[in-house]
Amino acid sequence: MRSADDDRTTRARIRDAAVVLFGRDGFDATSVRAVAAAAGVSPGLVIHHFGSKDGLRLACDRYIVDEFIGRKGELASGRASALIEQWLADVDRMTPLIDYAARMLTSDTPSADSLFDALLAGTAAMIDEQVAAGIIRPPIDRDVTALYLTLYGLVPLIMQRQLARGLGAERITTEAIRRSTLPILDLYTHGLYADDRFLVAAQEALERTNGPRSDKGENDPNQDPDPPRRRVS
Amino acid sequence: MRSADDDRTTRARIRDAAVVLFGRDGFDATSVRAVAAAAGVSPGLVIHHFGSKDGLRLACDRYIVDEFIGRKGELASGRASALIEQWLADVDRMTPLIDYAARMLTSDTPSADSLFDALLAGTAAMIDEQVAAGIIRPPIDRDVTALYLTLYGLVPLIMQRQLARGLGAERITTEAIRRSTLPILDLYTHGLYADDRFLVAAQEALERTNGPRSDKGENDPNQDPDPPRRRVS
DNA sequence: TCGTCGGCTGAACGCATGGTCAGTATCCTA
DNA sequence: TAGGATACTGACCATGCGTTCAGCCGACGA
Repeated sequence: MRSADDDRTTRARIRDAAVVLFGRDGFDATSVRAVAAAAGVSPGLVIHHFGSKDGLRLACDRYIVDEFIGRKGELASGRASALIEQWLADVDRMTPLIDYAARMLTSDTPSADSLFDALLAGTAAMIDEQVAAGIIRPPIDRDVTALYLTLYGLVPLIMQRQLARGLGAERITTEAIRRSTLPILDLYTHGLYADDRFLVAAQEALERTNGPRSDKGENDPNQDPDPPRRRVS
Repeated sequence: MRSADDDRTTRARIRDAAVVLFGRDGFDATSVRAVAAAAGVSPGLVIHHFGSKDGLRLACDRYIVDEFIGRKGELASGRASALIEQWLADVDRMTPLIDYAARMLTSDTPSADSLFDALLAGTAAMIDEQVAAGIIRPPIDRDVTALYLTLYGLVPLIMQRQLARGLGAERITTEAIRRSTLPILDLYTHGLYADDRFLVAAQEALERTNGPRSDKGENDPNQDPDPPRRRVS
């Protein structure tokens, strides 16, 4: 039902309702009729405005991408996990967008790819800045580091449920974030391991299977790049 | 179509076909008819064996959970990311299971919770062992650390597509893992930051909003249940 | 040689879905 | 004020879905 002071376009209201429902229940589980009802319009009008249910999805995708990397460009230029701050600052408005984005990012669509690429580029830029500023150690492989930092930063969005459960909360709250802050910063500051034995072992293992450039290719598909985990000698 | 030397139960063949299709296309996007066709049986038989499509899903969930934490208990007792090794060792067999598990873990079902809890328990146990062995530094908050390590370990499963894309591959390959090894081990060994300024700043910020017990306004529902932490230098 | 019982088939059913369309109301322009 | 475009409705359609069911088939105990 349209509230009196709702001055959004009908199109925008439909799109917003769709974002909420797609984000909450998923695309497949949400019918055009449900979106129409939530927006207070007839099912036919949804198709009239967006051509098809897929057209509606595309419009939602574009909207989300714009919201995340368009106006809020400054957000994407920081760490991906900086999203969290914005998130908590305006929960009611952000939650549907976050939920939608989380579903989107695990959905194998071009929209997902472009959103992820934008976030990745932001993370990479942030790394460069902070390396130049002496805040971050020069990484071994900048692109791979940026990739994993982006992925790790997105974990709280995509694995919201398990993260909240693990922190003993119903959903991600300020308190949950508080409790996460120090352990994560500790990991990012001192690492996890007590010494570099694994790192050195991996380095040697990689050089062993790689160094001679013996065209290791297919001959040895099972070579293990990881260091031996057991036996700390 | 059933191959001549396929000695699995019909029930098992249906379940295996379902795991493949559910994992590849998702539960909603997979019809009972498609599962039946893939298993070489009639749609009616699927219902006959599993009661309903949801019953089939449940059977698949149970099967996956068993495969991951039942027989392969030793696997779950290592780091969650140790799955990767198994994964690459037997790609054809593991891929459908991995895909299914990845969908499952992001699906808000009790099955997802129990699988995640098992993986989490395994990670926590691993941390305890390796801390006792002096391999891992004693964590600030063991449970939270275990939680994030588990989540981070699952990233390669859940974000398979973006990870592969970021590494310039079609899918996760041995080569992609190789390229990831050192940057990740470097993060886990030396951390990301050049010094502990962020960690200290966060520590102070947390103490500032927490220590004085200042009863900020609304009887403070957000008070921190965590014990005040030891200063990390 | 029966009888029956579980595995199995495939046509059929009821239903919800995405999409169409003829028609009405509302607005904008001239 | 006329007229054309646009917003919007709701009945309708075809399709594909999950599920049902009457009945077939081969195995097996009596």
